[in-house]
Amino acid sequence: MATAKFQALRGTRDILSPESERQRALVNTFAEQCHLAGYGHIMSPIFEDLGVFLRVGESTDVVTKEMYDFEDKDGRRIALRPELTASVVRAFVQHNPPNLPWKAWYEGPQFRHERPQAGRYRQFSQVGIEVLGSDDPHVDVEVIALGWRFYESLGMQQVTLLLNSLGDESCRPQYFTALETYLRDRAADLTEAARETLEKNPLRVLDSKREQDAAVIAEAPLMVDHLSAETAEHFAAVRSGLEALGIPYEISPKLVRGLDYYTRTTFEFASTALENAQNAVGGGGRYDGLAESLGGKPTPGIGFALGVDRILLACDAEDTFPAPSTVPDVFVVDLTGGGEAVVVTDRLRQAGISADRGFDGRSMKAQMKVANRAGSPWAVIIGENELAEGNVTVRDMHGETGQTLISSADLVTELSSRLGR
RNA sequence: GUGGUUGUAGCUCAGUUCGGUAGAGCACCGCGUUGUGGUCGCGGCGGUCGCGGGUUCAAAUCCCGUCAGCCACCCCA
Repeated sequence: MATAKFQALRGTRDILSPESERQRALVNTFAEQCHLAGYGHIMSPIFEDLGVFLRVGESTDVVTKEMYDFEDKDGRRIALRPELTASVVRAFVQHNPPNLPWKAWYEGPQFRHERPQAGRYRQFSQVGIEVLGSDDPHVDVEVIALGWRFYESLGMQQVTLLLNSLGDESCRPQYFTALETYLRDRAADLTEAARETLEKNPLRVLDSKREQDAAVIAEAPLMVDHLSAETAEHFAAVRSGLEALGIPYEISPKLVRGLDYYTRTTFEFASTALENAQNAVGGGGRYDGLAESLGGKPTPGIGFALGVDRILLACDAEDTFPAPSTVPDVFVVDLTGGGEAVVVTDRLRQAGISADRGFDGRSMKAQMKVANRAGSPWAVIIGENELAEGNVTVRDMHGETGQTLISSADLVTELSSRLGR
């Protein structure tokens, strides 16, 4: 191995063609669906004041352990965004848009200092949407449905929608007390790790995958059994909306999610095609208090984020959504030194016909090999004879048509018709 | 952050047990007569064995460290 002096840092990677084209196609598909549903595109900064993310939750790993934060040259505390909801809500509060609900979609890289493994990177990419200014359960349904339909449009079939309600101020405090009391009573039966979690956020104890904690968790009181009348009604409306759309879901009473700002509706999309532990391909929920905590007016909000890298892994596992073709329409073989191909490829590209060519004055045989490898259906051959007569040879690389000599002036029209355009 | 596992040509891997200065397939390049790819045949390029240090007359093979991938936990997309 030619010893490379540098390599991409741990948890980061170069995404080369055609995988990069595939990722772009995924984002385009998502953008199209958002556009159809009336969402506008938001591009927010990749770094923000650290405080924006501290509001996300003092007890979360994302904030306490995993943040890429630093002091800039002006002495300000800066963080590379570990998620986008906080950024989008910050932008909402800052610009105070007049027409509510305000609906936005986004895509881009995010950063978390975690130990990487398949489907988990330190720089990863998400697409997502946020809706601010309405707590209508129909908004919840629209948001969840948009995610669900997106997976469908990629051809994914092995996705499970997990649904839960985390309640709100009207019922959550009472539930928290009940849960905490229960867990403290049973603390002796919990692992030490779980007891530590209990001190920080009792709710998250429910999320433990440790076998020793399973018995205690199985009997724990559940939020869904403690919802206030109003919250229960909201949750029921969300469910019936999903049923009206024929979107299957599973009530998952122990679905907690990692960010403290969630209230009421929470959900997660899990791929059953992924065998590793990182099977969550998307998640989201309501965050009715977040805008206020970032200095805005009390404004309800809901959104989701879908993991681009994990979705593509799941697509691999389901053998769907392949990378788009990068095959040029035409490959130009120039035997006269290469200068004529400069002119011909330029003409073709201006006419909207994708064209690649051989370089370095290689032999015809070598250029034909490259043309074959490129996979182009048509080759244009320019030899001394053609050049002298103002002609080019068009060769069928796949079919039985063989090759024909045409006037160079007719090349664009000839190829357009052969390509069916 | 914790524990485990792996790291040899562009790619997939053999060689590591019992130390003696590197192999295969694919890919790539060239040739198989005059300007023609895909099949086939022949030839060729390519690795200081992740990196650094140690033990040894001698290390891809043993020891230590480090970097990176993978797996589980943690957490999450």
